[in-house]
Order: sequence, then C-alpha cells, then structure tokens
Amino acid sequence: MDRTAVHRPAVSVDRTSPVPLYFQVAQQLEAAIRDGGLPPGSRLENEILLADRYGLSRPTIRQAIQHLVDKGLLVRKRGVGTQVVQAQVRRSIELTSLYDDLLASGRSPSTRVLELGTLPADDEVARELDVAPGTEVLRLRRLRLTGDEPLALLTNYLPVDLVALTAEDLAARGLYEMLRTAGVNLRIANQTIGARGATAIEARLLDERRGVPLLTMTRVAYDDKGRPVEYGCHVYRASRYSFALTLVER
Amino acid sequence: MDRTAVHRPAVSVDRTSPVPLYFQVAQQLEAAIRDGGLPPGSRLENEILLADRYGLSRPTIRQAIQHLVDKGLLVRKRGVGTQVVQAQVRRSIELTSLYDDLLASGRSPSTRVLELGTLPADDEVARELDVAPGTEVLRLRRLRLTGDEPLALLTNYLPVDLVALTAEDLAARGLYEMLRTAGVNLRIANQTIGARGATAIEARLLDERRGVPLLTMTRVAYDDKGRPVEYGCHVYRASRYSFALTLVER
DNA sequence: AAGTGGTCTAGACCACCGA
DNA sequence: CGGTGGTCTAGACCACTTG
Repeated sequence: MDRTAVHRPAVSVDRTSPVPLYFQVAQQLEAAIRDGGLPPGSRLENEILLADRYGLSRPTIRQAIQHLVDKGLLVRKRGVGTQVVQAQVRRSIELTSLYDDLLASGRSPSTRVLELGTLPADDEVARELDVAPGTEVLRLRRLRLTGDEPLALLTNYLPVDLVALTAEDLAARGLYEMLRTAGVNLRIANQTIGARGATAIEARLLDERRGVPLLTMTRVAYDDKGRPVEYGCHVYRASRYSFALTLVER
Repeated sequence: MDRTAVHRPAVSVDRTSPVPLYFQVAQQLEAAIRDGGLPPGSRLENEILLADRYGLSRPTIRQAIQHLVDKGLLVRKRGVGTQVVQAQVRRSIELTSLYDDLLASGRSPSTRVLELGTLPADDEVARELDVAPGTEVLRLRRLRLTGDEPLALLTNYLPVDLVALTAEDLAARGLYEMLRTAGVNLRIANQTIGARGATAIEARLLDERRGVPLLTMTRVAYDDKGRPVEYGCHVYRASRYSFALTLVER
C-alpha cells in the first residue's frame, strides 16, 4: 500500500453562486495544489468518487479537471488516474501587455510617451491592420522603464476610430487595459519573437550602445469579431528581459 | 437578410471508425475552414442544428467546436453564435523540436553531432534535471543546418539512463522523435526566450561574427510522470530564425 | 421575445492500464 | 480481471445578445 497517496481535500460548492460549479471545483483543487494540500505527484480520487463527494455529476467534475489539465496543473491517464504535475508551471505568455506583466511581478513600471499622433499607413502597417495603404492610423511610441532603467521601446499602430487615447492615460495604464475598458475584447494575437542589433536611435533611447542584441516582438492582435485592432513592434533590452512560457501537450 | 452568411458544409461521420465522433466533426470543420468552404467571418449554424445535421448529440458537437475554439479557429459568443476567426492562425510553438519544425515547413534540415557523451552535472544542470550535483548526465551538442547554412547550436542534457542515443540516429532524426519512440511521453515544458551576443566559439560554428545578436531558448521538458527528461540551451542565428506563436484568449 | 451558447444531469458503453 | 479515464446520449434550465 506504499503507492502514491490519494488525497481528499475538503470540498464544498455553493449552488446559489453565479460562479459555475465546475469552476468552483477547479478553483478549490487549484488552491489545494498551490498551498500543498495536493502535493506534486499525488493522485486524485477517481471522477466518480469526486462527483459523489461534491454532490455533482461526473461530466461536471470532468470539466473541472479538464480545466486544470489545460492549465498544466494535472495530468490524466486512462486506466491510471489523475495526478498533480510535478513540474512547476510558470505563467505562460498571455494576452497581456508588458505593463500588466511588470505590475503583476511586483515591479514598478513607468511609461514615457514619445509620440502619439496619426499618419498615413505604409504598406506593412496597412497590410497588418487590413486597411488601404495611406489610410490614417494612430501611431504610438512609448518608452517603458522600471525605476530609472529603460526596458523597452514600444511602437504601436491602431485604427484611428477605435479608441480615444491621451498621453496622460497611457502614462498611467497599459494600452491593453485601456482597450479592454473601451469595450475592445482581444481574442487572438499572432506574435513573432526574434532578435537583432540596436539601431543608433534605439540605443540612445534604451541607454545601450549601438549594435547590442535586442529582443524583438511584433504582434498583431484581433478582437472577438476578428478585426485587427493593434499592430505592435517592440524591442526589449535583452540584458533585462526575456519571455517565459509553459507549453502543455494536449 | 444581408447578415453574415451561415454556411452548411457537407457532413458525414463514420460510427465504425475508432476516431472519436467529436474529432471527426472537428476535422471536417477545420478542413472546410482551411479550404475556404467556411470563409473567415462566416457563421456556423447553431449547435442544435449541427447536431441534427450530423446525427449527433449536442454535447458531442460542442466538444468538436470547443476543440477548434482552443485551436483558435472559431470564436463563440453567447447569444450571438459561432464564427470563423478572421485572423490567420499560425502554428503555435508546440512540444516539437526544431528538426520537426523544419521538416514540417518543407525545408531540408541536417544535423552535425558535435558531442555525445557523459559528464558530471554542474549545479545548474543538476537543479534543472533534479539530480544531485556531480551525477553523470548525458550531454549532446549538435549543429543544425538547412542546406549548407548553419542555423542553430543545440546543447541538451539528459539523464543517462533515459534512452540510448547514437550519433547516427541523431543525425537522421530529431531528439524529441527519438524520445517519443523510446516511450517517453513529453507533457510539459518551461521555456525562456531571450537574446544575447555570440561568443567566439558560437560565432565560428554558426558562421557569424563574434557579438552578433543570437536568439536563445532554454527549455526544461517533463514527461507524464513529472520527471524532468531534457534540459536544453539553444542558440539560433537571429538573421535566419524567429519564433512564431498564436495566442488565444479563453 | 427569440435565439444563441453556457451549464448541468444521470445514466451508458468502451478502451486502456496494471496486477 | 477490476479500475480508470474517454466518449456519448437526450434531455433540462439558465444567461446573454440582439432586434
């Protein structure tokens, strides 16, 4: 009987809550995993027992477990059972902005707005934003800092009629947060991550020397109607920034 | 009635097939999307009608649709319906090796094995592979080329007893394919993507000059039991390689 | 008000795994 | 062989969006 222990965390669901039952279950299991009640490698009870314990149906329990499998916290194997993953799962790259990322990691970001105005779209911008070349688009250039240290140079293009932006807002909040507030629901983004040497202008703004390696990220984000809403070309000081992501095999 | 058209692709499922019904439906819908039968922005019929059309239950149809939503091909909105995403979805980074990536994109990769042997793990390798410092581990260094052009320098560390590797095999197949064949099921990987300048050795091997920007990727991959099975430190010529990924908001 | 997807149930049978 | 997750059904009620 010296197998991997099966744990039984305390459980309860509130059927009057607007929070879906499967989500309540998932939250409780995730909390148990994160606080050690369900240590890495431990096995969950099978789905039938869990359903009985929570007073829910098996499909609902399955939905909760699937949610955590998608998040990379659990692993299921037919004929075997469900186990807590041993590997530490890091936050994956999500549809958030650098500003959000820095806030979440406890650092204090600041922003200097270098430019905020409209100009005719060149061919590349027009293609990515799906407008005719020459159409007026908004261009936004910002320098992101932590403390006094420049971290990244952010250039964004947006359709002019999408949202009203002011430099003051942008200095205090992230672009993505402002878009969400304006009712723009971001759904999909295509990103490309690469590297290149700094141009003279980039070097000056980022307090580096010309030619130092920079990490680049270009991104086109689309809203829930599939319209492109933002095209960004960002460069990061490689000495102070990297992308971390967790991949989960389905 | 000049709304977004609702399309009705031809449908059929084979109930004698071992392929799950929801997966057959998902495949047919995906094919219709990719070949233009379901153009970007078009609306699917509602779930009830689709279930009737396929002769399946609604949960099964929902499972198929959810599969494509996860892939970023469809978007669902309550009270509205299901639409084909307008944005082009690129292949996201998955648990595959560079070798697989190159094969899939139609280029002809080749590999030169520079080193294949064991050595005592230093502190960093020991920490990532979860072994005691000084434990013998396998080190593998390879140069990846397309045609005659060096593309990347790959350094991997693996537990010694995991799989028997030969230089010949590694020259012909990707590491991940060999691991899968050996019964190692990769489930989770933590990756970090960054950039730095090339060292003199890297520059010589990659046919670049010292200090040129390189894209770096370090990865720890875990199998389905949560054991670390591979620690890789790879550098790519930024002039010839970048990472593309598609993010989908859930 | 009508139509949509979101959630939930209580069963059922099957495929795979390990002893 | 028994136990596990994988798939599937035929309903039900609800929340949200749009006209």
